[in-house]
Amino acid sequence: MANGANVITIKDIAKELGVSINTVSRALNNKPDVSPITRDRILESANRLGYVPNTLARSLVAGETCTIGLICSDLVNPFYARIAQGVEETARSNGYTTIIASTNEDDITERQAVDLMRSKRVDGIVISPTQQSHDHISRLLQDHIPFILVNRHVEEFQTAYVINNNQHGAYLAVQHLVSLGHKHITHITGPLRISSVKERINGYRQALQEKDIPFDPNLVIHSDLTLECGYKTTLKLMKTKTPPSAIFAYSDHLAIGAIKAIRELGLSIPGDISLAGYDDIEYAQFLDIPLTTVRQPMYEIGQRAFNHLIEIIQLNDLNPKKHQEILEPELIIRESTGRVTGKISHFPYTENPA
Amino acid sequence: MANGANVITIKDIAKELGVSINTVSRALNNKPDVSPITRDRILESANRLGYVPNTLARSLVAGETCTIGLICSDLVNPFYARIAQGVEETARSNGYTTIIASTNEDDITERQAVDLMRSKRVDGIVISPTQQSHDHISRLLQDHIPFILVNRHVEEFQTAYVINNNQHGAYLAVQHLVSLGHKHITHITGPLRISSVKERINGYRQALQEKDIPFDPNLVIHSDLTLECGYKTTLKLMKTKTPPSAIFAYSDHLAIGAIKAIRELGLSIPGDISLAGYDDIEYAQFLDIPLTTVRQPMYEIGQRAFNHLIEIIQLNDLNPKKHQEILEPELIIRESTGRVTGKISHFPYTENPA
DNA sequence: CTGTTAGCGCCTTCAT
DNA sequence: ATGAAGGCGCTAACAG
Repeated sequence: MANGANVITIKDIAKELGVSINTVSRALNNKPDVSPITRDRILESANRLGYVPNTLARSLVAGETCTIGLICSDLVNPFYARIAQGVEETARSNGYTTIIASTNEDDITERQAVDLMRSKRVDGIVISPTQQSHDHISRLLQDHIPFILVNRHVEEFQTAYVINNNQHGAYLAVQHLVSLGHKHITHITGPLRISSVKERINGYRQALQEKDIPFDPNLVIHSDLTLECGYKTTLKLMKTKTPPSAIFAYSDHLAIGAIKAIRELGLSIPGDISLAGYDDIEYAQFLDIPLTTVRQPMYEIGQRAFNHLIEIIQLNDLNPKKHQEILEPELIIRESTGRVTGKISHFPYTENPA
Repeated sequence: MANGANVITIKDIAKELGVSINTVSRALNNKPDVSPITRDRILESANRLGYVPNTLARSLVAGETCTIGLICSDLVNPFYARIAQGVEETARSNGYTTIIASTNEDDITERQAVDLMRSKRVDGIVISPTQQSHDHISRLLQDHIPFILVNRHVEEFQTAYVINNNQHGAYLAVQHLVSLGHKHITHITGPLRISSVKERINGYRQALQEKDIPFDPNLVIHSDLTLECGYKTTLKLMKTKTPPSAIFAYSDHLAIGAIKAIRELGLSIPGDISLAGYDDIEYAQFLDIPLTTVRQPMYEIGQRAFNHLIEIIQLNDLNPKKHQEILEPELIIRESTGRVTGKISHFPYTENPA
C-alpha cells in the first residue's frame, strides 16, 4: 500500500468515464438512481481496472467494520484452533471477517490485543481471557464495546459468555476413575485464577465426596497449561514415594505431556496408571494410548459465541444474562483408563484411614 | 462501533482542552512543537477518557496499514498453525498485525480471501496457494502488491517464495524405506497441480531409481490432503490383492489417517507395514506408533516468509529471485518404519521381473 | 438520473 | 508552539 502498488479508486473510474465519483459509488453499491447504461460502463471499467474497494475508507464513514476480533492463548493448540474455526467460519458466512490474536497466556499481550482490536474498530470481540487482570475487560464493559468470553468467565462482572459445564465434566471423568477402583487420583491443572480450573476442581471434589474419599489438597497440582508442563509435572509426580494410580489432567494437552513422562519412566497406561484428559481434541484418539477424555464441543462454542456476539452488536443488546450459555460436556471412555491394579501405587487413605 | 459504543476521538480531547485537534495529534504521536504542559494535559486527558486511536483513519492517510495477510488452507491443521505462528509472532515483533484466512483448499475461498486482504489494504500477503487457478496471483503481480508464497510455488510466474526441498525430503524418506528392504512402496499424496506434490513424487522416483526399483505409476495414489482421505485411501489400498509393504504419505496428517485404517484392519506397524510421513508435526511423536517422518521447519518458514515480505514491502524490492528460499528438511526415524517382513505383501516386481 | 457538498478520524503542510 | 486548511477514499444528504 505504501509502495508503488497499482491501487485504483472510484476517483480513477470516475475520471476515466467522465462521471462524478458518487455515481461510481452508487453503481458499485447497487444503489438506485443510476441509469443502466452508466452502471454497465462503470462496472466494466471497475472490472477492467481491477478495482478493489477500500474497506478502511468505507468503514470510516459507515461506522462499522464488519470485522470481529478473536483473542485466545495459542492457535497452535488444536483446542483453540478448533474454537477459532467455529468463530471464523460462522463469522464469514455472516459477512464478517475475523482478526485473530494469540496471547500465549500472557496478560500484557492480551491487553495489547484488546487495544489492537479496538484501534481497528472491530464491531465486537471474542475473548478467552487469561484472567490475570481484568481492567481491560471492565473497560470494554464501560465503553459498551460488544464482547463475549469463551471457555472462561470473569466472576467479577456480568458479561456474555459461552463455556462448558466444567464442574460436571470433571465430575464425570473422576467418577469414572473412582468407579474403576481408583482412590488415589491426582489432578494436574492450571493456575487457580482461571475459572475453568476452579470449576473442574469442584467437579473433582464432588466425585470424590460422593464416594466418601477424603479430599487431599496435595493431590491437586497447579502447573501451567502446556504440554511441556504436563510432562515435567508428571515426571516429578511419578517419582514421589506415593505416586497416584490415576491422573485426571485438566486438558488433553496436559495429558499428552503426561503420556510422554509415563512412557519415559517405562510405565504402562492403563496397566500402571490410568489417565484421563479433557477437551477431546482430534488427536486424542490417535495417541499412543487412545485417551479417555471429556469432550467439549469446541467448534460449537465458537459458533455460538459468534451468534451471541452478533446479536449483541446488531440489537445493541446490553443484557448479558441472555448471552450466558453453558454447554454440556460428554465423557468419552477410551483405553487410557482401567481398573486399579495397585502395581505401583500405595494407598495412603486405606492404610491410614482418616 | 455501530452501536452506542463510547469511542472517543482526538476531536473530543481537543474540545475538552480547548486546543486544536492537530495539537492533540502531535502530542499523541510524540512529535515536536508541543509545549510540555500542553502535551501532559493532552496525554492525561487521553488516558483518562480511554482514547484508542482509530487505525482506519490513520491508515487511510498514511497509505499503509502495518498489517499483513496470511492465506492458508486450514488453521486447525497443526502444520499450518505452526507456520501461522511463525508469521504472526515475527510480524508482531516488527510492529505488524496479521490477518489470517483459511481457504479449506478451496479456490473460490482463496480468491475471496485475496480480495478481502486487498480491500483491507494490507501491506503484503503470505499465501500458501491452492494452485487450482492463478489469475489472482498474477493480478497481485501486475498490481505490484507485495506477496510471498509458502510451501508451494507457482511455476508459471517468478514470485518470492519460501519452501522446503520437497524432492530431497521425499528422497530421504523413500531411501530409508528402501534401505529397510522395501520394494513395494505406495506413495499416498495429493492433487498433481500442487508443486510440492510433484516435487515429492520426483524424490520418490529418485530414491527408487537409485536402487533400480522400477517406478510403477499405480503406486502413486492421488487423494486429498486430509486425515479422512488418508484413512479411506489406505483402507482401500490394504484390501487390494497386492498391498504394499510400506507407505510413504505426503503428510503426517495423511499418515495419521493411514494409521487409523491400518489399526482398524488389525495390522501392525511396522510389523505388517511400514509408514513414513512428512512435516513432523508435534503430535507425530505421540502417536499410536511414533511416526518416522521428514521434518520441515514450519515455524522458520513462517518467520522467513515474513522477513522476506517486509523487505519487499519496505524496499519495494521487485526482484523476486532474491526472495526465493528453499529450506532443507531432515529425516526423523522413529518406530513406524522397520525391515520388510513380507508378511502381508506380495512382491510383484520380484515375482514378475520386468 | 446525476453532480455537489459535507464529513467519517486522522495527519501533513503551511501560516501564524 | 499552535491553528487552519486540505485531503486520504468513500458514502449520505441534498440539489439540480
